[in-house]
Amino acid sequence: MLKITRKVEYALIALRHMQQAPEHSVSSTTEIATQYGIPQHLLAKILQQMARDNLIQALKGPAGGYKIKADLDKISLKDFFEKLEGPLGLMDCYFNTDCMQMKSCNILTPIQRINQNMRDMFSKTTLMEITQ
Amino acid sequence: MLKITRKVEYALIALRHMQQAPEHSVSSTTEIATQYGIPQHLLAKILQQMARDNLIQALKGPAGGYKIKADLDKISLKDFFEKLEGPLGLMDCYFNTDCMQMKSCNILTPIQRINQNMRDMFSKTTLMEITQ
DNA sequence: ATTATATACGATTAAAATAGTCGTATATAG
DNA sequence: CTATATACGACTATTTTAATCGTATATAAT
Repeated sequence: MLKITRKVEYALIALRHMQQAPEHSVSSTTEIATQYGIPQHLLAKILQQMARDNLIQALKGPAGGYKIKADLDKISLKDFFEKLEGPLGLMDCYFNTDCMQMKSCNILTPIQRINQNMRDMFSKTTLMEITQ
Repeated sequence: MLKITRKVEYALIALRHMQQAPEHSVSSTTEIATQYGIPQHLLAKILQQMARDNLIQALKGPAGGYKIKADLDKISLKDFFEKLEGPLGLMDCYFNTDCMQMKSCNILTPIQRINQNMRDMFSKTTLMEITQ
């Protein structure tokens, strides 16, 4: 429990790779996948999603690839996680109210407090701190 | 991702239930399971594990059940999570070194830092803060 | 002693979440 | 035109988590 997914992991690896590549150069899916041993098609899907989210910019065609588009200093880990994986919470009831045990649950309030702590923690770290 | 398991959730609910029960009284699995809508056999296994971990004390036989044994003020959420679910880390490589990508991984150091932040956060909260 | 009720625990199955694959379409540099 | 790269939905596999089942053991009450 309390793990990040490989999707997020691969996304971070790719971001850091691009961040450290020469200015204005592009990195292709194949290049990143082979260098870090990531399944190529899986990485492709992740990069496509990041492009849709405007984190990176795609360049099609031969010698194409991706480069960083967003200002990584302005994006928190929390926002990044939520872009890729949806709402961030220790339990579903943080954002989904259809839990049958909602009214009988005796730990709702304390858990929400811990949950807020976690969200705050990931809000304080920027993507740049991971990739630079 | 970054969710706690139902196991931990049920354990917390049960702990809080016992914590708020009258002094010296015991709470049975059935009592807790029915009150909060938790599958009884599943809760039983969880309570048994907590008994083995000396968090609670078991009393067999009719009118038996469990009551709190440990000092909840002295147990951090991190320790509690690790008792129930094993090592706490955002990625397996925090405690398991057999990742094939270990040497090529470019985010190991930054992730370890975030990971430490998370562990620190859960170290600062005690079980008592959840159950009281 | 017997019975009813409760914990103990390993084995198994079910469900859900995550990870990975495949096929096909589209864009574009050379 | 062709080779190479992204785009994207559908599908399958794997892993993790959740839940169930069967049987054994302890003990209070009768």
